[in-house]
Amino acid sequence: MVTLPLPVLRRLPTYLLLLTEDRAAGRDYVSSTDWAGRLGATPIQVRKDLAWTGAVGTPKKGFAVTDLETKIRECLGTDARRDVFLVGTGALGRCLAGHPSLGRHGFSVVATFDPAGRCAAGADPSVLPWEKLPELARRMGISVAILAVEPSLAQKTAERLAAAGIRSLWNLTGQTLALPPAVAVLEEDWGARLATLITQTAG
Amino acid sequence: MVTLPLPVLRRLPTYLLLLTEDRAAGRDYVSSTDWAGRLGATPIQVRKDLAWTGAVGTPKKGFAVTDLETKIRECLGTDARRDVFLVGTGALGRCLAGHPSLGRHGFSVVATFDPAGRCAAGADPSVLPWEKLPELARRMGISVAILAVEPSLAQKTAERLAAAGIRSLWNLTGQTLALPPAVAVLEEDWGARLATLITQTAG
DNA sequence: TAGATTGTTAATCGATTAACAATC
DNA sequence: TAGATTGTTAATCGATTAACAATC
Repeated sequence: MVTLPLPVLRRLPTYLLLLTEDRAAGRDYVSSTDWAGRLGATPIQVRKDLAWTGAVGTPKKGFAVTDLETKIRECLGTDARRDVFLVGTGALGRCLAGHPSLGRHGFSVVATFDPAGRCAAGADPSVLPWEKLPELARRMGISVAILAVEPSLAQKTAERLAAAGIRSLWNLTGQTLALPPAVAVLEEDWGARLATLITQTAG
Repeated sequence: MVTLPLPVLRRLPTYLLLLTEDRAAGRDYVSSTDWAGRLGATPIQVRKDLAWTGAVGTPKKGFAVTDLETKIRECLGTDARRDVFLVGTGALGRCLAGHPSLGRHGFSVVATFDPAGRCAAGADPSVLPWEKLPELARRMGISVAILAVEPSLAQKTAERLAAAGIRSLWNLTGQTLALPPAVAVLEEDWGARLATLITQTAG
C-alpha cells in the first residue's frame, strides 16, 4: 500500500467522526458534496482524500458507509487494536491515556510504568516496575508509548524506550526530544498549540 | 504586518524552545546552521522562517538571541499576556489549563465556568456562575476560551461562547463543532492524534 | 431519460529546496 | 584577507483546486 500524504492522513479521523454521525442517522450512503458542506471544505478535496483510501463510490449515490469505514480504518491502522504503554504517573498522562477517545480509535493502555521509581511502601500496585519494561515490550510486541514523565526525565526516559523497541512516542512532556529517526515522535506543547490558534485569528 | 504561512507559524514555538536553551547556555548569537543540525531540518528553512519574523542576522555570527526572541514572540502574539477563560470543570480541562507551558507562552487562565451548572451546596467557589460569562468576557475583553465540558454540551456551549464574543476556542471535547467562520476553533481528538502518529511509522 | 455524483486529468497555488551573491 | 553565514532570487516539489468526461 502506498503511504498517504500527511495532510490527507490528518483529515481521515474527522471523516471517521462524520461517518459515525451518518451511521447513527441511519444512512447507508454518504456523498462528498454533503460532507464538504458540513466541513466547510470542497467536494473535490473530500473525494480526492477518499480516493487515497481505496474506497470506490457509486455515481449519484455516493460511498457505502460500511465499506468506507473499513477503508478509512485500514489506512489509520485502527482495524487492529493497538496496545500502548503509559510511562509516567502524573495527572495529565492519566487523563489523556484514559480518555475514551483512545479506545474509540482502537488504542488500549495495557500497562503503566514510573521511571521516577517510587517503589517504596504505599506505591500504586497497578504501576509496574520500570526495569520490567523492555522485557514486557518485547514479549507483548508493544511499539507505542505515551511519555508523560516530568520534563527533566524526558530525554533519558525516551532513549531507554527507544532502546526497548518503542517506535512511536507521544511526547507530552513539553520537552523536545532528540531520538534516532527510526522513532516517530509526536511532540505536544500545549502553550504552543494555543498560541498558534490565537495567531490564526489575529492575522 | 503580513500574516505568516501556517507551517511557519507552527515551527516558531519550537524555535522559541531552542532559544531558551541557547540563552541558558549563555550564548548571545545563534545560527541557522546550528539550529538546523539540532532539529534535523535544513539551514535554509530555518533562515526562511526567521526572515518571516522580521529578524535580521549578521553574516558569520548569526542572529542576536534577545532580538530574535522579541521578534518571534511578536509573531506568536505572546509579547502581550493573553487572558483566557476555562469552561468546564473536568480533570482534563484543569490539567491542560493549569499546565505551566501555557504560562510560558503568555497565557493566563483568569476564570473558570461550569455550564453544567452545579451551583448547589458544596460547589467549588472558584468556579463562577455560567450566566456571568458574557458580561465578564465583555468587561475584561476576553476572546479566548478553553472548552472542556462533556461532549453532549459541547455544541450548545460553544454557540453561547461565540455569542459572548469568544473568537478563539480550544476544543478539548472531542466533539466536532459547527460555528461561524469568525470563530477560530482548534479541535483536539486525542485518539485521532495518536492514530496519525502510528501511521507515520507504519507507512 | 435527466440529473447528480464520481473519478481522472490538467492547472494553479503555495511551500520547500537549491543556488549564489552580499557581507561581516 | 578568508571563511562562515546571511538574504535573495530562481527551481522544484507537492498539495489543492478546477474542468470535464464517465456512469448509475
